[in-house]
Amino acid sequence: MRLSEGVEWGLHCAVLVALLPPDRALPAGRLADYHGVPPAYLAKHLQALSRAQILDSVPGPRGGYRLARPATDVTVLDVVEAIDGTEPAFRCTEIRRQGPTRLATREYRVPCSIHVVMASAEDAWRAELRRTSIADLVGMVGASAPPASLAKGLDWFQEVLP
Amino acid sequence: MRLSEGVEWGLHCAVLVALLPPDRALPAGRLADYHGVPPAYLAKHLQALSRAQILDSVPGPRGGYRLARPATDVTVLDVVEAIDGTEPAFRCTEIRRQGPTRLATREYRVPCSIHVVMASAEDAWRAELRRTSIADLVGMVGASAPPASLAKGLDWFQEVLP
DNA sequence: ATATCACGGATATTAGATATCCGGATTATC
DNA sequence: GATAATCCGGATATCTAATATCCGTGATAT
Ligand code: FES
Ligand code: FES
Repeated sequence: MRLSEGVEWGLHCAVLVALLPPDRALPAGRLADYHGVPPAYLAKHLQALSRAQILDSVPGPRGGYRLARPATDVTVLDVVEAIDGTEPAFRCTEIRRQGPTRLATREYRVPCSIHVVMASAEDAWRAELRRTSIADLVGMVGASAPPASLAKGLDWFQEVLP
Repeated sequence: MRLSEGVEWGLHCAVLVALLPPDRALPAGRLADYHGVPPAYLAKHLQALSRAQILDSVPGPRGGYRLARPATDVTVLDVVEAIDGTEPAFRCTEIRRQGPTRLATREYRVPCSIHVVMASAEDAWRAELRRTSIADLVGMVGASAPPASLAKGLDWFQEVLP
């Protein structure tokens, strides 16, 4: 069971754009530079975040991406689902209805308890991801990077923002 | 993010062998018949369950698979991890160390908070799966199949057990 | 007018999941 | 002891999803 590699990228990008000066945007190319990932592929994930209304996209010079909402209103789950999708990890194929002991369809109103357990585990996973917002991540001591790196990051904004 | 299809198979097989008469075993071929899945591929998953000491394998005539431990001691998580592996779904590539603001390695003693959040969500998922045992699944009303199907299942044992 | 940027479709590449087959080892039964 | 049933693991084939790139189009600040 693996999440898309883009989830790590998307979360780090969300934290970075949350630190932007007000009303500025960061182009996809700069975000790729900053994180050392393939620009064309990162662009795809950023478009997904834009479609999910997590990021705002601004075309043209001085354009790029910025947060579409206050960082307090964007949860980690929002970002994960925007990139990885909302399909459940456990795929129930109703295997219980196969084979020699199969019954009529109406007998299967009660959901399979295996299915129920797997679904509740995924609910717990999602609940945990919903507990943390991008703002929380930015506010954490050390956040996604040591304080010294954050300082460097702010310097870097001066360099790359036209 | 998807779990192997074999997880559903493995859990249903575990429930079925938990219902076997004492000291009997069910061959892989019968388990495949019962669930309507490809025999050769199910066999692979059963071997994984055997390696994980969740099932006992008995070679020869009247052989097959049975639970290696009391059903109360086998959790859903045990089965899931035996089949799907224990690799975390979220793969942190330490992306924070890339790019223009990279610092010396010693600066990264504090773990990335994004990584921490993702890991705790997976812990919550595992904790939920650990709460339910195969015995619990068997004992649930309806279990993985309606009661009428369980009755048919017991009849079916008479047919297929030599 | 021009340069910068997002967007989405088409496409290539790679890795992993799914699936099958077979030869060798084990053991109950006759 | 011969036979048949069964598990085991390796080799291999196939299919699907993830990863990755490219390019034409449209928007917009300067
Ligand atoms: S039938 Fe799908 S999990 Fe039981
Ligand atoms: S560096 Fe991997 S999640 Fe932050």
